[in-house]
Order: sequence, then C-alpha cells, then structure tokens
Amino acid sequence: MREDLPLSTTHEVRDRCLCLQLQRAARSIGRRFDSALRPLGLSHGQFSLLTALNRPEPPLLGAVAELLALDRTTLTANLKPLERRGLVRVESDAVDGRRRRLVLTDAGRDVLVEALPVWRHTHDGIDDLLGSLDSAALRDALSALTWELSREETAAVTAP
Amino acid sequence: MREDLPLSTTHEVRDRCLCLQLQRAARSIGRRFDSALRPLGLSHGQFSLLTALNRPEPPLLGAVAELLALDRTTLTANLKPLERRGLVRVESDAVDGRRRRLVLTDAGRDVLVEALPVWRHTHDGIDDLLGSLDSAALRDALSALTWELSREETAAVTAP
DNA sequence: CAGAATTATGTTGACATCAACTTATTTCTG
DNA sequence: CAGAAATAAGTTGATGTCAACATAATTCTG
Repeated sequence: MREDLPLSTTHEVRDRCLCLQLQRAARSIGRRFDSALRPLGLSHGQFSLLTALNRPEPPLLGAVAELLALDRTTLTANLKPLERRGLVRVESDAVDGRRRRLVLTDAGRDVLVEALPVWRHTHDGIDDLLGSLDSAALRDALSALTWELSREETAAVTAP
Repeated sequence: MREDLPLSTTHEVRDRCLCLQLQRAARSIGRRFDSALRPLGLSHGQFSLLTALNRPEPPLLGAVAELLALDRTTLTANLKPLERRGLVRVESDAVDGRRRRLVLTDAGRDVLVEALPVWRHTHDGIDDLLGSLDSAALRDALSALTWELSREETAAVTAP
C-alpha cells in the first residue's frame, strides 16, 4: 500500500459514499423486479415508463424524462423497443411541432394490466424484507434527494 | 382512461415504488459525480471500482462483483476501458487458475489520488444539500436493503 | 415581419447492465 | 486416479445511460 492511498481510504469511500450505496441498492432491487417481470417481457425500467404514460392526456417526452429523472436522449432510446412491440407510439404535438407526445397503446395497457399484480406482489415482498426499516421514510428521503439534485442542476443552467 | 387502469394506478406506482425512487436517485447522484469527475476522465462507477481495488492483496473478480452488487459479466465489461488506459490489470491467480485478480496499477493509483479530493468535495456538497435529512441513516438503510436482497438471491440459488 | 434567441427533440459514440450460454479449472466420488 | 459435479470466468446480444453535437420549430425583438 502506498502512503498516499492507505486501506483506510478504501474503507472511507465504501462506508461513506451515498452514490455507491445508491447504485448498489438500485442494481439489486432492479434485478429483483426484472426477474419478477420477465415472464411479461418487461424490465423494471419499462414497467415504470409504461406506468408513467397511463394518463388522460399522453404526456410530453420532456415531462416524462423529468419525472423519471432520466436524460431525454436515454428516454428516446428506451422507447425504441417498446415502439417495436407496439406498446407505445410517439406522435408530434398538434399545437407545437417540436413536442412529442408519448402514447400508451391498447396493447401497452394490456401488458400493464398484467404487470400490476406482479409489481404489487414483488413490492409487498420487499416491504416484508425490510421489516422494521421504514420503507416509506426511505422512499421520501430518496425523493427529496432527487428533488434537491435536480433543483441544483436547473439552477446551474439557469444561473446568470 | 380504461376502467381497469385508472389514473390512481399511475399515482400508486409513482408514490409507492421503491424501485423507481431508487433508480431516480441513483441516476441523479450518478450524474452529479460523473460531472465532478469528468476532468479526470472517470465516471462514478469507475471511481468506485478503482477504489475497491485499492487493497494490500489484489481482490478476486467475483469478490469485487459482490461488493459492488454488480453482475460478474458487467464487471468484466467495466474493466475493459480501465485496462485499455492502463489503470487496471487482470491476472490469473497463482493458486487457482480459474480465479482472476484485479490489480490496481501505479497509474491507477495516481488517478485515484487525484480523484479522492474531488469525491470528498462533491460528497460534502451533497451532505449540505440534504440538510436536515440524515444522510448516514439513508446510507445504512440502503446498505441493509442491498444486503437483504442479496441474501435472498443466494438463498434462492442454494435452496435444496 | 425578418433574423436572433430559445426550446424540444434527434443522432452518434462510448460505456454500463444483465441473462443465457459456453469454456476452463478445480474438487469430489467411487 | 478417472469421470462427474461444482466453481469461476468469458462471450454474445439486447437494452439502458449519458454527453456532445446537430436539427427543427417556436418565440422574441427591433
């Protein structure tokens, strides 16, 4: 070990880094939902995306990207497999030609109706797993963190 | 809206799904660290990986994958760009020919030494951002969640 | 109202992620 | 000790992720 990189540094990052802990937890829980949803041919991300599109008015691409805290270009990419399967349709907005509306098709709704009980069951299992841990508090903390980070991002761009 | 897919379902998922909240938070914080580490040519994942390799004995591939809660094949892929840059070397284990040891090179240590203050500074900023929110408690909850999920995974495979 | 600034999105290239399948070694069993 | 079982990794193909750059449409300004 070099003097400027003691083992304690490794432990410092492992024990303190919220980013690392978040990536680990996100990957672990993502795999869990992927596995549960596999019979339906959906990944956890696809499930979240389809759910986000179930609204009275088909939402705008940018709005969905923001809701999912996802890069717009990533969302464009994620739509491709769903479009191919006919679960989603992308349309130009009637009023503003730049905008794209993400339309959940009837086939998309059918898949979603099948997926929902799977999601509920899987989530119940995770809540059980967490036991004494307050999963609602955890969710709220994550939501707050995402919100604060996105606020700063916007501020950085908007700053004079 | 269809009767079997009311808007309330969309809100149920948005408000309850721990998986969605985790992915959102992980993406947001990941972008933040990516941006901070960009001058060094490192992503947040590469930083975590290099840090994990800073040990007296070069760790085994499988052990690192488990530590990062990462699929083994993903880790193999992630090593490629770091190997190309000469920051990491993969060696066969002397004792067991199946095993691979992940060696952090001197160049890798140099980059890590540069990256550490950037990581500390970025993390301080996030702790400030969280304010009243207990970031240590959040980390511990995430760690516990990852642990429980991985425990179940192992059990499922090992089951008689 | 014409050109500039802004806004919303698309394209490309590099890397990240995982499942399913395959290969190489080691260990276990008879 | 030879074949079977188990273990550790590699390979392939599909998808997810983002930054940098480019395009198209709208709005703003003089």
